[in-house]
Order: sequence, then C-alpha cells, then structure tokens
Amino acid sequence: MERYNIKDVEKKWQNIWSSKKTDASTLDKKRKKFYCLEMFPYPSGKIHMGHVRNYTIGDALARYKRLQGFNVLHPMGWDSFGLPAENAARENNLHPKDWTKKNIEAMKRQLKLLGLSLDWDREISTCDPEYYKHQQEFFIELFKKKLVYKKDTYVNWDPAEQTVLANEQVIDGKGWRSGVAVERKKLSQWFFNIKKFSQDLLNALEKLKNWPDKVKLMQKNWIGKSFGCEINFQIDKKNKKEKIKVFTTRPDTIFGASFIALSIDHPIAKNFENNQDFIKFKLECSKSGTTEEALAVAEKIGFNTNLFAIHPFKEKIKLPIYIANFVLMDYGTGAIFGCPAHDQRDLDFANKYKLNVLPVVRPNEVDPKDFKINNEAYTEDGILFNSEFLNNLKVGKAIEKAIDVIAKKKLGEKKITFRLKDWGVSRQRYWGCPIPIVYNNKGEALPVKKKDLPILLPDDVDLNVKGNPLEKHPKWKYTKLSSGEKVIRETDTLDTFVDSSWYFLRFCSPKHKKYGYEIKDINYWMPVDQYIGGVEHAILHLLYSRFFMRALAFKNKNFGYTEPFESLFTQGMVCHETYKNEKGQWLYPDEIEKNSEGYYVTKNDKKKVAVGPSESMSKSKKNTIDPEEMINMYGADSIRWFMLSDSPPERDVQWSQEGVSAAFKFIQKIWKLNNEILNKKDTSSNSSDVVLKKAVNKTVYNVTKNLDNFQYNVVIANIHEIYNLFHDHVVNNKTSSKTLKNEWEKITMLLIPLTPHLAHECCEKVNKKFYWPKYDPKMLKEENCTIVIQVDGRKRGVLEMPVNSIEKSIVIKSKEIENVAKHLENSSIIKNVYIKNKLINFITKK
RNA sequence: GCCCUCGUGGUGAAAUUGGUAGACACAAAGGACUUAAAAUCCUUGCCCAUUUGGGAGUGCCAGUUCGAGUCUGGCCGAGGGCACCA
Repeated sequence: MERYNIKDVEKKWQNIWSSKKTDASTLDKKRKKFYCLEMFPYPSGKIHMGHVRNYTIGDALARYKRLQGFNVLHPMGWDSFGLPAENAARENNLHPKDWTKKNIEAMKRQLKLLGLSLDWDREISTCDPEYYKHQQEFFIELFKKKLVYKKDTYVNWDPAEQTVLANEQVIDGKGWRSGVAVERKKLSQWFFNIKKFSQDLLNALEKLKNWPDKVKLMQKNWIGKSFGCEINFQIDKKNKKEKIKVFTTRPDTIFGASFIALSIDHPIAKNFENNQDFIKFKLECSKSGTTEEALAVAEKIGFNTNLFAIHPFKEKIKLPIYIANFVLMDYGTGAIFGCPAHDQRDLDFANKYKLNVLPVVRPNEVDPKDFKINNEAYTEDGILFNSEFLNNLKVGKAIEKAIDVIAKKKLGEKKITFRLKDWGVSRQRYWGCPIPIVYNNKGEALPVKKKDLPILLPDDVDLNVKGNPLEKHPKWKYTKLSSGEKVIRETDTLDTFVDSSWYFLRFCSPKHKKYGYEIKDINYWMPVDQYIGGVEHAILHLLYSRFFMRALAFKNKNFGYTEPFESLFTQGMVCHETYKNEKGQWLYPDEIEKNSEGYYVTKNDKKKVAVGPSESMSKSKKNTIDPEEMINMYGADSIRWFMLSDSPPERDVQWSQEGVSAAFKFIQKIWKLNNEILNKKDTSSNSSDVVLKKAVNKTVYNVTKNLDNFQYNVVIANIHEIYNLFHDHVVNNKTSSKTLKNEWEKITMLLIPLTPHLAHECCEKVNKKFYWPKYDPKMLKEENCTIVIQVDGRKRGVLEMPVNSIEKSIVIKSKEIENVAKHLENSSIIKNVYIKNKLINFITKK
C-alpha cells in the first residue's frame, strides 16, 4: 500500500497553494466577503505554540468559509516596532532593522510550514516606512481634528539609564536593567483624546453581539462610567472668593463632610511649592513605590494647608483643606470632600488626623442613637439622618434630591465621570514610528507638511547611548523646514499600540502608495468578520482600535466605520507541566525522561525531577515546546489536529506528547482507510447503505453547526465517530463500494479546514473540486427513536419506537418490559409524564 | 477590597439548553494476533451482586420540579480582571 509520507505531501501542497496563489483574495463585489483576521505577531524570531493555536483556529475558519463560497480575506503581517529590537540590537550588535528583518523571514518560513491559507501578497510590516508614513498622516489628521494634544505627565524614570521605563520594566520599584530606584519624572508627552469617545465606546459595546461578554464587561469597567455631581466649595478667605470644585458620587453624604482633600497636582497645591513642609510631604509621597498596587496599599497621608472651605449648606462649618496622597488628579476634578463615616479611605484619613466623623446614613433597622462608626465606614444602603432636608430618605432618593438642591442653588451640577484616561502615545525610544511634529524657536509644535512625509527613522544611530538615541542624534534632530526655518524634531516615537490600531485597514489596501487605506477597499472588506486572538488584549489593543476608527470617522463623511471587529473570539493559552531539578532550576521538557519506575529524571545525570503544575508556556519557566520540532516529527496536520482536539478553543489547552502522537496515528488511519475505500471492489448495494448515508448526513450537519459555534473539539469528536463507523463498514463489508466512495468523499471535504494537506491529498484522487458538503434536513429525521422509561424518575428501561408514537402505545409497550413491570408491581400509577419521542415517566403510589 | 468566570471519571472533555450523565479521545488494566517485540484490533472502566440487575454519583448544603450537570439561594475551592476612581 502507498505510504503516507507527511513531509512530501505537506511540501507538495504548500508549493501548490503558494504557486497557484489559491489564498489570494481580490475585491469582487459580486461575491460575499469574509474577513478573517488573527492578531498579527511580534516578530521575536520564532513562532511559539500560542501562535500555532491562534493561527490554526483562524485558518480552520478561513478554509471553511472559502469552501462555503465566501470571498475570504485572510492576511498576515508583523507588529514589528518595539523595544525588544533595541535590546537585541545592543546585545548582538545588530541593527534593529536587520534583527527584525531576519526574524520576520524566520517566522514566515515557520508559519508556512503550518500550511496556513494566508494571502502573503498582502503582507505588511509596521516598521516599514510604507506602513508608518500613513500612520504619520493619520497623526497629523488627528492633530488637526484636535484629537491629539500635549500635556505634562509622570513617567517611570530610570536615572542610571537616563530613560523612561514601561510599567512592566519596573520591578519592585527598581529599573529591570539598572536595578536603580525608579523616579517619578514629569515629561511633556503626546496624548490621544480617547476620553472624548468614552460614552460612545461604552454604548457601542451593546451592539457587539458577537463579542465575548467577558471582554465587553472588562471594557465597560475600564471605561468606568459613574454618575454624581460637582460641588463648589468656597475657600474661607477674607477678600478672595476662590472656589474648589469637587466631584462626588455620594452628594447625599454632604452633611457628613469633615474635610476637603486635594491632589498633589491640584492647581491650589502650586501655591505651596516653596513651602518646606510641603516639599517634605511630597518627598514622603514619592517614597511609597510606583506600582499601582503599592499606591493602593500605602498609608493615607496629608498636608494641612491651614486653609478652610465653607460647607455649602452650613456656613458656620469650616472644613480643613488638606493635600492628600490618595486623591488622583486625573479623575474627577482632582479634589474631594471627605465623608469619613461612609468612605473607608476618608475614615482612615480622618482617624489619622483626628478629624470629625459624623454618620449621616444608618441601616434601616438601627436606631440613630445606637449607630456608631469606629474603624469601618458604613457604605451600604440606608436611611439619611443628621442631614436636614435629606433626613429619612433612602440613599438613592437622597442622591437625587441632593443633586437637585445643589443645582437649584447653583452650588454645583449633575455630572457624569469616566475613569478612562487619555491615551499617552509618546515613547522615548528609537524603534518606533517617529511623531511627525517639529518645534520652531518659539517652542510651538507644528505638524509636518504632508509633502515632507514620511519622516524616516535615521539608520545611523548609536543605541549604546544613555537615553533616547533620537534625542542624541543632532543631525536628525535639528532640521529645516522647506521655508528654511530652523526647527527641532520631536524625538519621541509612537506607542506600538498605535501601529496595531489600524493594521486591519491596511490589509484591505496593503500596497496603496498614496493612502493608508482606500475607501473602495474598506467599503468592501470592512469590518473584520471574525477577529481571533488572545484575551490579554481584551482591553488596550481592542479599545484603542475601536477608538482609532472613531477618530478617523470624526469629521470625515467618507469614513463610515466605528467598529472594526464584527465578531471577536479569544482563544485560551497553551500550557505545559513545569520541571525543576534538585537545585530548583527550571528544566526544558527535552532535558528530562521517564525512568523504568515511571518517574521523571534528568537525561544527563538521572537525577530526580520535581514536576510542577501545568502553566502557560513561557521561556522563563522553560516549559516550552518548539513548534517546528513538532512539525518535523509529526507533520503540520497532526499539530493542527491536536491543537483543535483536546480542549474547547476558548479554554487553555494542555500540551501533551501523547495527544500529538494520537493525532499522528489518527492521520495515518484516515489515510489507510481512504486507500482501502478507493480500492474497494464493487459489491452490490446493501441494506446498510442507508445507515451510512444517514450517519454521514448527520455528521455534515454536526460538523457545520459545531464549526459555526467554534466548538472545534466537538468537530474532532464528530470526525472520530464517523471514522469509526466507516471503519466498521469497510472491515465488515456492510456497504456497497459506490456508497462508501460517495460518502467518504464528503468526509474528506470536512477535513480540509482541519488537516488541509491530508484532506487535499485524499480528495485529489476522487474529485479535483473542493466543496463544503450539504446536509439534507429531511434525512436528519429518524424513523425510530429511543424512549426512556422511568418509574418514579428512575430509568428502568428503554424502548425503540417509531417517531411520534402515541402515548397509549408507549404505555402498553413499556409495561411489557420485564424490568419495568417489576417496578410497577404492587403499586398503582397515579399519572404518567410523557415527553414526545423522549421519555415516559410513571408516577406511582405504593 | 470590588467585579467576572469556572468546578463533571485517573486525565482532556461531551451532553440536542430541564429529559438515558460521561459521547469522543488520552492514560491504565486484561485479552487477541505474533517465536517475540512494535504496530494493530477487542474488552473493561465507582460501589454491591455470579448474570439479568440494583445503588451512589456532575465541588458542598438546601430549594423548585414527575425529573436538575443544566434553574434559584447559601457556602467552599480555583482562575481572571480592576485596584486609593471619591
């Protein structure tokens, strides 16, 4: 028999697909489109199992949709700007450009080994000037629409490296490379005004019907809408009438106010810049660490300004004004009124500084006289007291009334606040898209003229300098406008999240010289019909992309899109056991083996290995498996099959050698059975033919349904089942060869999305045309059905009956079953519950 | 601290959305073929009973129902998100 040579077959089909460009897509308005997109990778140099899973899921879908007749767009590109290139460049003395290029080539070759049906003609790379020049245009477009602005903000500053660190580069308050304590430093940086779209980004979540609820909820919380009001407090100064505006969601607790707290960055705090005590206080605040968690746990401290604010309803009450470390400048107004009785933070603060604690909300059933606040604030619902016109109202009503009165007396107004912050896009880095801005000698920021774009990254940089290499590159930094005016370039580059916020548009017009996208292309292809990627991008990347679409659509009649991704699927991670040697060092899976007693030992010195829990594959824990090695051993189809078979795609999957090896064996079995069927001598038609036909029809139905629902693991089970049936029919000569061949052909078509090389090889011999088999709904209907017979809710037998049999006949037949009769003995039937074609339950009385 | 999701055999998991729990697969044990091994195929799968069969059973405790893995309430455990958001 012809042997199935995985390597030859896979190579053969990959060559055919590539030379015939079977996966290239062209705009064709007569055909229905399907845009299938997986999150593009960062070109680290090697694909990992996470990529394999992501792209296998996407490819199965793309191939399935193609077979169904859709015009499928399935592109791939590279998220190729970013810090690792700079680090690698320093370590290996290789230019980021060359390092990136080399990595892209290596990963592209690996992706091709997987047999993905990608349109490589549309390949893009974000570090390519042909890509980022359009991004610079978008930046200027946004600048002109006033969606981009500059403001001072704090960054993690590494004084040793003279550079800005990303949050994840700060470990225990120290720079990851230098180990030196990180400082908070104020820098003037560029921001995208994503806040402007807060309400719309929130509202539109509801329309994203095919997004996981989890992701929508995460975005909703991230946007964080809250209802409340602003209240103006007058500062108690003799001549001046200064005001402090505070934001609160609990205006009902206004009568419990006992202090005002301002953020360190509040304008009023500026008045104390030269005050020695305030300087000390600021220093104290900056000590508490920079991570958000550390800030959250830090003790609440304040600086007493010795100023007082007048209570808006009780002029006699003067509230001390503090500057406090727990008040954030970029939320609300940067100022709060403290109501210690009903806010834990305020209570902690009040206890520390011996401030008044007056409860104004009490639990329903508790007498006001007995209600005391000690160390725990009361934040539940309740009844207002000590609160004049709010007395005896419930919290909800009291909030409404408080806002009402405050508005009427012009003390403030109803206000909705979002916690979503504007997107800081400045990065003090070399390997990113240059921000197309220059500064004239007055320091004004001017957008670069379109004709002067792109602003190319200079190649001749010294990456070993401390700080931003662009900053230290005078030839590039100091330049002239076409008018001859001397200007300084913006040396910051853009956050790489900007690169990935519109790449899906570029895929529609990947080669267009003049524009980042062409409207006729996106009118056809957009939105992305199915986006697939890791849940780790649930917030930032997806929210930024949603913002970017709105920013482009803003004041632009030609661009009618706001939501880029019609459907979203987030796949789980690939996990593997972890191993440690006796010294507690991590070991790679191929450094260990099983000994004769079934224990894991190290390969070289046979020492005991501690097996840890299965965790998502990561280089640091060395629990990675190299996809290419696996492809070499088992073939791409086996890896794809295994990736889809073991767990539902949205859940984590355990990598297992046995699993892959089982996939490999099954592929061999399919091939063997395929040949047996094709070589089968003609036998006359048999009564079992209809059994097989029906089963195949059912399989087509199930596989189609399960593919539509992303239940790939169940699809695999469907295929196993039908294989087992075919195997039985072949071995036992149950079916005519004609039926066998006809029906088997359909199964090979079903395999195309899953194991494309094997499937094409099988199909080739019987039918050059590939198609998605259709099922006959009439054939799904069974003539007989199995009815479960219960006595008092317990199963006592089953009955094969024609579909839609009447209850009476089922009752009679049931009682004929020995075991049923036995259980009905000595008791009388009170009633029976009959569920058509499913079950009958006799309820008895002893 | 707040919010969300998930708990089903030794393992990964199915279950027509309230109707035969454990499909399909991995692992294990036993068997067949073989001089032997590999490969392949078959059987078994918790407790009681020799078999027909009976019982328990989907994290735990209650509830609704003729009937609950599925619905409701409470508890326990695991994972994830946010984190001084006023």
